[in-house]
Amino acid sequence: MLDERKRLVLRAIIDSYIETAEPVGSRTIARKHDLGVSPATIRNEMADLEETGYLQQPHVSAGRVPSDKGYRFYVDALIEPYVFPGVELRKLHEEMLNAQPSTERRIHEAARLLAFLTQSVSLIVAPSTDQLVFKHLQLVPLEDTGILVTIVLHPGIVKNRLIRTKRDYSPDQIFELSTALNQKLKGITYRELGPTIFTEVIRDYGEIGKALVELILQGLAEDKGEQIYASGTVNILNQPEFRDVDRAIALFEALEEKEHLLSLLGAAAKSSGVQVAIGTENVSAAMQACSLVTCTYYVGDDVVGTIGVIGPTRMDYARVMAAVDMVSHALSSLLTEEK
Amino acid sequence: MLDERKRLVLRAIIDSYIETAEPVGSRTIARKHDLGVSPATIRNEMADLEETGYLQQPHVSAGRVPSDKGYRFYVDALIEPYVFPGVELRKLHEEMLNAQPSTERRIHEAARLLAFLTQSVSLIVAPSTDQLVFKHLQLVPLEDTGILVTIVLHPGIVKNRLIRTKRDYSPDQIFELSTALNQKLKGITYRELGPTIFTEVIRDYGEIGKALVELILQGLAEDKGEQIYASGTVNILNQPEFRDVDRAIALFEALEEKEHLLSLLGAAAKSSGVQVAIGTENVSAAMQACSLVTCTYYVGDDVVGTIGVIGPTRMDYARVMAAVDMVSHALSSLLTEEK
DNA sequence: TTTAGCACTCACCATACGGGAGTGCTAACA
DNA sequence: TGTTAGCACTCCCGTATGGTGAGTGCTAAA
Repeated sequence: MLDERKRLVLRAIIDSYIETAEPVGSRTIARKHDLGVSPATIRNEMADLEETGYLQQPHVSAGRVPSDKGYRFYVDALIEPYVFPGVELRKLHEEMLNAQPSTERRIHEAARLLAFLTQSVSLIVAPSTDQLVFKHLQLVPLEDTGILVTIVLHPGIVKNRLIRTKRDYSPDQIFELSTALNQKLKGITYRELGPTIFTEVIRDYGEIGKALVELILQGLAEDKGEQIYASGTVNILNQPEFRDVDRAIALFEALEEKEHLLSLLGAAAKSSGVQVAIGTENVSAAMQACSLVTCTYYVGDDVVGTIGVIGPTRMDYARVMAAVDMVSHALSSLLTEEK
Repeated sequence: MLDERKRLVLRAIIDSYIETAEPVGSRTIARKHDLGVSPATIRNEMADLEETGYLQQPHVSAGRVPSDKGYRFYVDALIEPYVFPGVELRKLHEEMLNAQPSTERRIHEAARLLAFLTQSVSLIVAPSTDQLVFKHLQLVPLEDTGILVTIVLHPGIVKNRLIRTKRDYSPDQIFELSTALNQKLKGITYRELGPTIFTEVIRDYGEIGKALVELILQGLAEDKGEQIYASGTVNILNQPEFRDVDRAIALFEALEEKEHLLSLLGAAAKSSGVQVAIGTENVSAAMQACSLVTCTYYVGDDVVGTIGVIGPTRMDYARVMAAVDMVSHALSSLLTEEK
């Protein structure tokens, strides 16, 4: 394990590198942080740290740069908790609440806030429909052959689907079915609604019920998948590591691959608290130079989604972790309060 | 006016510059396009074209580059209609229809297709709620004090709003009001619904009606504004004129200013057909090096929105204009068919 | 174990220089 | 009068060159 002074040196180097994005030399450390030793001593420590894999040297006459292993140690053992000056949980909470009239928009707003706080790219996995609790289902017959299916899910999420039927149903039939379905579904999640529930409905409403229920199920299935949004993608270009346009393009393209991002964030969903994946800990090729900080959010006690931030491995971990933590808490309390 | 040969030279230069993004010299023109004259003659023509403002010279020993005036003449008088190989209106139409289950998503899909066809940034102004015709309004009482307002507008656009009331209304009251409001609103646009319509409702339903109607109106007002989406913004970075990251950032930021974009596209909405605004014809500072190609789209005979493409002034106008035209037609027919 | 001293490395910057693409001008030619 | 060949001139750009400075590793002394 690293002794006290090595830790101090490592932390000083990483702090400095995070701030300046320039390789850090022994002189700089000796000058800025008052360790009470000469540059030569620090050089020796740095050589040791390099040998044990915590630091790297871009070329022989440059300073040192943290390795992924170095960042890992920094995050696990050296980092000091960060407190955002003047930003409170309550404020965030209110900002989301006021800015936007619907739950979905508020989730987007959370992503926007997170991107703003971190000046990085934020990601947010929206609650996947199939683990939320039905609050209401309503079928509305329209004038033509259309039927509007409206579903309200627990934290105030509303989904609509226009479906077309070939057969002509009377408004009364539809309303009756609507009430029956609503009774069946209320209080359970999409995932729980097995075929048994519907066989009951079909038994009671015959062919008509069956045909409609099938259409509804089909409609629901189409957008029950998880959805992921990115916000603040432009911020990438302000990072010195992405001044090279080709690199930036590669990352932008990786961010378009929604499924891939989902699996990245999905990995984090299993653990609780703020998770950090550093550099090559991510499998994705375009993200080897990036780190990902994630945290799950809740409705009540149920995990319903994940938020995260992507930035260069040289990100301000303390700040980003604090931001992710805050926003996930604010979002959770917002969603939980929502009736 | 320009004589025939000057036109040929100008067109050759612009075509070449659009393709290569390099200043065009007299030799290149003489070699590629067989004008039957020597480079020296072309040089004379080029000098004339520069003097009359159609061309510019980055520096004395470079070739010529088109000026905004040159592009304008090119677009108005020289351009040849472009036909996309293997892309048909029908195909686009179907692609939008199949890809997405809701009208709003299909409009997004139109933007995506346009960005893909042009490899540029596409913009789309979604139909503003207040000029669309109400098809249905439904109030649904939820278990708690909430009421779900669902509105279906003519081309299949569905809006929801959860509102909370302090008073307790019985489900019957709400349904009754729902039916009454629906009767009043059906077939008219938001813009047309003056206070008179609601005074009738208020007269018939008293205080309860009044309070609810006010809440509904307020809810509607909040998202009646026009919305604008950009798609394919990453494509900017592939343009040689935006290899410079700072320029790219400036443009990205301009693209975030929704109101500003709206006013830009709004200007086009007054004329019919494909409109082109070249370089400094746009007032916006960050877009002086860009051109904007726009076209309105319809529901039936009513203009409901605008689509457009933003790219460097050195864009392939023929191709972009063709794409904008095609997509706007496909979108119009899609929305018009939608019952 | 720490530190001063020193030779060495190498990215970075400024300068210089030659090649090449392109121009404008002039004079001859149809 | 319009066209063209020839030519001198301009200026960007890529490459080579050398100096500077930041930073290192090693050695020897404290």
